[in-house]
Amino acid sequence: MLGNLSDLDLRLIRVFLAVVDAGGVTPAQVTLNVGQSTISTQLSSLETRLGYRLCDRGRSGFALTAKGERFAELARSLIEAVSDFSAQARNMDKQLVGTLNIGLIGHTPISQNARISQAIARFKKRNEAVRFLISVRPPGDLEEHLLSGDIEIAVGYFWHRVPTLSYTSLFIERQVAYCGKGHPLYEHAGNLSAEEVAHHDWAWRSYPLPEAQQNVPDINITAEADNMEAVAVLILSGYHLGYLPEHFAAPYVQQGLLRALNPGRFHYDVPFHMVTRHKRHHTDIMTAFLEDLQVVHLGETG
Amino acid sequence: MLGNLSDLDLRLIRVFLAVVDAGGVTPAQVTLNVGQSTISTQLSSLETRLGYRLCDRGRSGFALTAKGERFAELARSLIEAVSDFSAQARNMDKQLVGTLNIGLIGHTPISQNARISQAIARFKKRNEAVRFLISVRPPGDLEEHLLSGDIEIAVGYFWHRVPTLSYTSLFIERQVAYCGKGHPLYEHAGNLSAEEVAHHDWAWRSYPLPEAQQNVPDINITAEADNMEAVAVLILSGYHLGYLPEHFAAPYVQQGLLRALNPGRFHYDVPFHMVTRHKRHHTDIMTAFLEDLQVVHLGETG
DNA sequence: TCAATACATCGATAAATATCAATGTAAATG
DNA sequence: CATTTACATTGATATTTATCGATGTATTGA
Repeated sequence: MLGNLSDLDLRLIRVFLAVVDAGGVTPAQVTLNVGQSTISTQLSSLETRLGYRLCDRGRSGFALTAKGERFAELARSLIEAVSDFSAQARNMDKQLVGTLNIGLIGHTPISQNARISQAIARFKKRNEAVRFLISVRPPGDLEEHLLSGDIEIAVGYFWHRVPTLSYTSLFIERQVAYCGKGHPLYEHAGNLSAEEVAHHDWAWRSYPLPEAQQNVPDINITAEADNMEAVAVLILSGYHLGYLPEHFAAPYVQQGLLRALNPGRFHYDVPFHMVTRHKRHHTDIMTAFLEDLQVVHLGETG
Repeated sequence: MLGNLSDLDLRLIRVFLAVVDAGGVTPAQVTLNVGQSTISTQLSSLETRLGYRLCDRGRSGFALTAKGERFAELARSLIEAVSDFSAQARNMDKQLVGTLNIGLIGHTPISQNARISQAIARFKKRNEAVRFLISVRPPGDLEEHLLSGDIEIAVGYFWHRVPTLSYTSLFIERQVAYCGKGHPLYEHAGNLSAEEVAHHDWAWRSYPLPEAQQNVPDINITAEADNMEAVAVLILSGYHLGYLPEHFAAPYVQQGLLRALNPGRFHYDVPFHMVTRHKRHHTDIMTAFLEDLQVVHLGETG
C-alpha cells in the first residue's frame, strides 16, 4: 500500500477478514454474497498492494501466514476504530455540540450555586458534547455581554430591565440590616425600633433598589457603595448601618463582628433572575440547559 | 451514514479536512488539485451522508459549525489511526513476523545461557514482530521435538547424531572428576594418580559419552545415572567418584562438599551444539536468529 | 491414474465514481 | 443599483470498480 489507506483498501481488508472468519474463500461466498472468483481476485489484489502473502489457500486447505495473522490483528483494530468513528459521527446528528457561556454575579448563595451545578450535571447526563464556559461579572457587565452574545445565560440580581433581554425569576435573596461591633447600637441590637435607628448613619447602594424602596422606612444615608463588599466594610467600621444578604453576613455574625438590628423589622427580599436574549436567539443547547435549570428549581420547591 | 463507514467516506473526510486547513473551498483547490465545483459537490455529499452541516461557506466567508469542529477533531484522530495502520502494514513486508521455538537442556552454564539471551536481545533490535517460546527438556526429547517441528532450534549436549538434523558446535563444557567429603580419597584429592583412583567405585552416565571414552582411563563403574544431578548425588554420598561439569560442581567445591581428584589429569570436554532441521526447513526467522547467535559467539572468541 | 476439491485467471459487461465547464445563487461592497 | 466574490448545481464524459461465468491449476485421496 503506497501512501495513505484508500477506500478501496478498506473494502479489501473487510473481504480478507471475512475470509479469515469463514475459514476460506469458498465459505466466505455466503458471508460476502459474491462469487469465489471475485473474492480470489480481491484477496490477490490486497496481497499485491501489501507486498506479502496473507494466507495459503487451495486444495491443501486454508491457513494464515505468520504475517497474515499479524495483519488480521491490526486490521481488526482498525475496523473497530473506524466503527467507533462512524458511531460518533452519526450520533452527532442528534447530539448537541458546542459551548454554553454562562455568566454569574459574585457571592451568590452556596445553595444556589449548587443548583447551577446540579443543572450542569443533569445536562451532562444527556451525553451531549457541550463545553461550559462560566464567568463571574457585575450585573451591568453581564447584561452587556448578553447583548453582544458573548454570554448566553446570566444568573443574578438585576435592578432594571433591558427591553431586549428576557428575565425569569429563579430564587429570592433576603437582605437584613446589620450594625458593626463598635457601633453604639451593637449592645441593644436584635429588637430595635425605627425611631432608634433613624438618625444613625446608613450606607446604601449607589444603584436603584426598587425592592428596598418599598420596604425600608426613611433613613439617613451618609455613604454609598456599588457592591456588597463595600457595604460590608462600611458596616464593619462600626460607624454605619446597612443591609447585607443573610448568607453573606452569617460568618461575621458568628464571629460577633456584626449583629442584625431587628431581622423581623429591617429586611427586604430581592429576586435573582436567569437572563437571556429573547427566544429567537436561543440555540438548541440553551433551550436544553434552560429546561434542566427549571427542573432543578422546581424539584426543590416541589 | 448508514452502517459502517463505507467506501468514498474516507476520501470525502480527507477533502473536508483539506478545506478546513485551507480555510475555504476556493483555496483548497490548490491543495486538492481539483476544481471548486468538485470540492463543493464532495462536501455536500459528505454533509448529506452525515445529516448535518459541517461548515458555513459562501460570500460571507468560511466558518465551521459547532458540529463541524467536533467532527474535524474526530476525523483527524481517525486519519491518524489509519496512517499508523498503513505504516505498520507496510513495514510488515520487510519484517519478520511469527514465533521462534527454542529448546534448551537444563543446567547450561550461566555464561552460555547469557549468550542465548544476548542473541535474543540482538534479534529484538531488528524490530521484528517475533515471539520467543523457550522450553527446557532432556536431549532426547529435544531431538524428538526438532523432528516434529515443535522446536526449531535446540541448544545442548547431544551424544549422537540424527541424520536429518544439523549440528553446529557452539561451546565446550569441561567435565572434571570429583569425590565427596566422606570419601577415603577426599583428604588427598587434588593430585591423585590413575592407580590411586582406579579400584574405587565410579558413577557413570547411562548413555554413551564418546568424548569421555577417549580421554578417561579404565575405571570401575558400579553405578549409572542418566542425568547430572543423579551423578552428583552419588558422588556427594562419599561412596562414588564421578565426572561433573565444572560450573555445576563449583558451589559444592566452595562449600567443601566436593573436591576435584586431579583436574589436570581427570577431565574431558564435551561440545554443546545448536541443532536444527536441515536448511530447507529454515524459516526467515530462524535464519536471522541463527545469524545473531553466531555473531554473539564469535564476538566472545574474537 | 483419475476424480474431486479449492482456488486462480481472464474477458466481457454493467455500474459507480470523479471531474470539468457552464451557469445559477447569495452575500458583500462601492 | 451594479459588480465582485465564493460557492452550488447541472449535464456530459472519461475512468475506475465490481462482478459474473468459463476455464485453468495445484493438491489430495481413493
